[in-house]
Amino acid sequence: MICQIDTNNGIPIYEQISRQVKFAIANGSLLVGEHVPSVREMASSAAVNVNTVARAYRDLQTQGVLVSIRGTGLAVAMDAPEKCGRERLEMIRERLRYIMREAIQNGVTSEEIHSLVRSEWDALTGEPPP
Amino acid sequence: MICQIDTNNGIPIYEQISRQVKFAIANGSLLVGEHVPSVREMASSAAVNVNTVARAYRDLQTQGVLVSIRGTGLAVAMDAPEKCGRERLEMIRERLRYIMREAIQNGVTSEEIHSLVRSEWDALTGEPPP
DNA sequence: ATCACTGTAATATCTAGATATTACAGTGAG
DNA sequence: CTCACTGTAATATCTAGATATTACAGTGAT
Repeated sequence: MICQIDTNNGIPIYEQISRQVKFAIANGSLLVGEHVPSVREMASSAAVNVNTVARAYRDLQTQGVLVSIRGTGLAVAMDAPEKCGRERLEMIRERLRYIMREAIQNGVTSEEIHSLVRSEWDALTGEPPP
Repeated sequence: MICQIDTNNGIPIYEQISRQVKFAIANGSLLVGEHVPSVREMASSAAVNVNTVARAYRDLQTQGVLVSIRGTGLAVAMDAPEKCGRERLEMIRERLRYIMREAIQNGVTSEEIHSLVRSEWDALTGEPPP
């Protein structure tokens, strides 16, 4: 579990961490009951302050994604995978909608959008989409 | 020329203003030689401080999008529309790529992405895409 | 010349986010 | 018990972004 942090994209670091933990859970990279990296370990590997990680973990506890096991750390909650999976899809959908709204307002056509999606997918996967 | 400002999305206000001016130029809402709203007018209509607008306008001058006409204000530069048009498409492409990269990393399939694009387009335009 | 408008700039103040540092209580292994 | 690890928290400090306020020089119309 290693977090990729981008300090220049305007998204708070604690939120990037929180999001990536959720994605890892939705992913199956983190299983139910499994311990998340300790605040110090995560802070070190992400080149970030301990308090910042603590803030992200505190948020994740509030949201019921992580549960505290006193003295040993934080573990993935029972219903976290389902919750994170839903949230992940919703987030992607929301951002897609945001971009497309902006595109439409600026006269980009349906054809252009689909062409962009196709070409970007192609570039990223190396395989043409069906 | 009215700017829609979202103070909670992490993007600096001066950047939102700068971007929306560029989009308006790419759009044809602002024509070459036309004056952009004065800093005070824009600040008032967007419920934002004068300095913030000034910062955006200063950036736009640096990028060659606006030119200063002393004593009267700022006007759209000759080559601004072409420049802004290219930039707009590039921005949409970049953000689309970013989202899709994240989606791919999380096991979202090509089919799901295209389905999302289709349904969101449909929801936004009220018309099914070709 | 006067007046109302331009952009620009300096100042001080506020906030959120992040950092560095230190400290403390709970836990499990030895 | 001791030690090394957990999370948590308080403190002070730094930064970017934004604000409020004031000021100044250039311009055009009257």
